[in-house]
Amino acid sequence: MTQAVRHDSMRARNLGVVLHEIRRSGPITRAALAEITGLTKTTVSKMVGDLLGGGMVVESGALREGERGRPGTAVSLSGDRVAALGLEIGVDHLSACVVDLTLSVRLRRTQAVDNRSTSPVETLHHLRKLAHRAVDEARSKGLVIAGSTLAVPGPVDDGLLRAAPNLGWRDVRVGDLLDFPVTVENEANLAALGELWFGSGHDDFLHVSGEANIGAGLVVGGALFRGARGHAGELGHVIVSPGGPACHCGGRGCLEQYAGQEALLKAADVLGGIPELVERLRGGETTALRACDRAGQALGVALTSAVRLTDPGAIVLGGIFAPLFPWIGGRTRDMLTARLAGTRQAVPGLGVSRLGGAAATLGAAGQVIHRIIADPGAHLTTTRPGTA
Amino acid sequence: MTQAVRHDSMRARNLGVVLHEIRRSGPITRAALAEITGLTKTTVSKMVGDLLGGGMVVESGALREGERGRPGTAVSLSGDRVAALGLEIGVDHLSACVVDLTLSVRLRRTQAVDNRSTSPVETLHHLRKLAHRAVDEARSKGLVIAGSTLAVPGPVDDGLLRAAPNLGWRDVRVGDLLDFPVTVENEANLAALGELWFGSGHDDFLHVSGEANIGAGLVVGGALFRGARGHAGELGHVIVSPGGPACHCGGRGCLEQYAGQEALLKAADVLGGIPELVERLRGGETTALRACDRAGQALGVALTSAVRLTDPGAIVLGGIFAPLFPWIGGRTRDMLTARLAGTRQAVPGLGVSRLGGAAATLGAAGQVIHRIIADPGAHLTTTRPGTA
DNA sequence: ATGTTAAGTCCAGAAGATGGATTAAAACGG
DNA sequence: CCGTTTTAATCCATCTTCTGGACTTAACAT
Repeated sequence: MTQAVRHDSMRARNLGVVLHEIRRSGPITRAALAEITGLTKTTVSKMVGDLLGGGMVVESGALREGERGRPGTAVSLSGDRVAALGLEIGVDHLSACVVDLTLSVRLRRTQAVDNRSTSPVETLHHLRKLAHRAVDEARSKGLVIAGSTLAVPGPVDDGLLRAAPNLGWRDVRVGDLLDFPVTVENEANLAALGELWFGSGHDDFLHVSGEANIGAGLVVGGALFRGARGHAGELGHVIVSPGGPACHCGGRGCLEQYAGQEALLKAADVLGGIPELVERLRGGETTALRACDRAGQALGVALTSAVRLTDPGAIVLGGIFAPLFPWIGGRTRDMLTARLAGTRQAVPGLGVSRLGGAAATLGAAGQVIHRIIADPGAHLTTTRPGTA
Repeated sequence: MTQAVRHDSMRARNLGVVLHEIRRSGPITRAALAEITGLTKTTVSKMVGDLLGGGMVVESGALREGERGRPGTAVSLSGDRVAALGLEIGVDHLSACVVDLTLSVRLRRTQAVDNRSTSPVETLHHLRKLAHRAVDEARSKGLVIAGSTLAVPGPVDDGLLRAAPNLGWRDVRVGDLLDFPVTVENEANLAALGELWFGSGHDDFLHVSGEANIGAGLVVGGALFRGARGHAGELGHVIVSPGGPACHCGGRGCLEQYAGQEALLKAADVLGGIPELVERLRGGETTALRACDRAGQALGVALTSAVRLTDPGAIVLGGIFAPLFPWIGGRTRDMLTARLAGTRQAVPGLGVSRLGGAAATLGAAGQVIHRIIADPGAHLTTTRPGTA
């Protein structure tokens, strides 16, 4: 429900509005901030003062544009103090990254671990060590880690990883196995948010994160759409052909049976991984090309349904679909264009994510930063209790 | 963007919070309101006073539950003053309804008009007369119409009806043809909202409004999901079978080709309308039964995809699917259950709307009421300018 | 030099929420 | 049956936060 605005929450909210605007509009003077937010110069000045004190923004010198009057001193986000830790448990790797308030990636560590063969306790032991190393290194750069988020390959309910079929995990309360507070979230969702904050700059798009299974994250107006129970975006089990091959989900003809990593490699008759498939595609091998054609068509059908239902502004392909795009994208785009042409609905652009495998980890760190920017007051009071 | 909270908007917002809570928690004392909203008793008292003055709530006598102390005087929404007008242009009818603040339907008028054969100007002339009669009648009951919304059978962009294929209309600025301010909105969306406010009481569901074309409205957390451009919910053109019959949208095998009104009647070999089809189904006619089987299966396939993508809490069938439910629902439910069984995703309940054809008109009026409750301050100042 | 313009700060004041004291109305208990 | 307890609602002084105009500062124009 909409919460009541108390006096202090009004301040917190406005502080967030100001900081958000500083982020959005780059170096900007207090006067311009006042104009944009609708607050008075007085109020903005006081808030900027607090943010300066908390090390969240810096004055970046006079800003003059040949105008007549006194030049304003611009303020912008500071990347020197506040930072966030993003973590990811993948099927065959662990990774961590540290991102500062300006969303600059300050450090990144990846470690190959085959998590299919290890228990949650063991995996999380490795992750803990990785995280500690990252935090120490960030600290040596003068950064303070304000929080962390962990990306996991499966649906999450309130901190509980419900099922990660590719890890063989079920109902693991992942956060409790670490010795620092962490938010746990679905990898597909975080990859979409990674694309939002570190990617092409769209505000409305459907991000397809084809890893071992095909997930999708829908971003509308800069916010993630989660559905009623948080399980939205299961693009992999959208039905492409109702009479198609049986799927482990109980259905038949799910997208995953045509364009999932496993199905694709099998159809292409490739025993290795995606890199080998790409190799063969480059070599023009017919079986491989035909498998990608089929996958591209199936993806087009599934995305057509997705567009009808969710009306995304654009479509961004990530995960395995990024390297395969040259051999898949054409079919997919043709399918979409043909099937959406007859209505007034605009055909969303189809593109590739440039983030590669880092999308989810970046999204995880970005989520922490995003929360701080939305409510800087909380961060100011928790980190500087004696300064009020 | 999140807007800055100025001093006056804080008051407006809290007034909305209080009124919302009065609506949600029925007759409730000021003390309980203070506890729930987190505001102080003083603040709540003052606000309730203003709302009483504006005729939006009434004191409904002492509320005593055998407790020890002084009994509180409960306040609840008043249905005696503020009301809203809901309008609808259908393919073969116009309708209007008046709903008061308590969401009680105070009056309803429907008029059969074949809008396929008339121009927008002509149709809206009829609608205007219908609306005026409704407003007059409401006024004679002491009600004040605070606003109106109009449901139209097609996608709307910012007041512009983009296309209504079943009316043969295109790019009509509907609101300008009436002599009172009106919000224009897609019929499928409003039907979903009608179901939300006047229906079964769910807060998360997908409402399927099968009229001439099949639309769907997704409600999540009590709010309508519109997608990036407001065209989400086109369930009728979700692909059921990629090689199926061609559809006017440019695709093949869209749901509408199996379960749309036209396709269904044709497959059942019925020349009349849905009532005749129901008649034949009751008589056990094989062609009709088989057509419904096929439609039910197709609907199940499309809904499976929709569930995967949007994770609705429940599914509510409205429009033509309500009367046909006994012959369609079983197949649809089987399909959903079978195809969702293998994952942890809960199977959403499948039910029928009890609102019949009135859903969209009710939703239209409800939207106005909902806005007033969210921001009663605006209404109080516009209707009682001298009382501040 | 002097005027003009705009940025940023200062300060009195208004709007609105807060918290404790007070009054009001019921139930309980001897 | 009357005092005690308990809770509701209001009153009032206070506090917080934003507001709006006055003031100071810094650059450019003439």
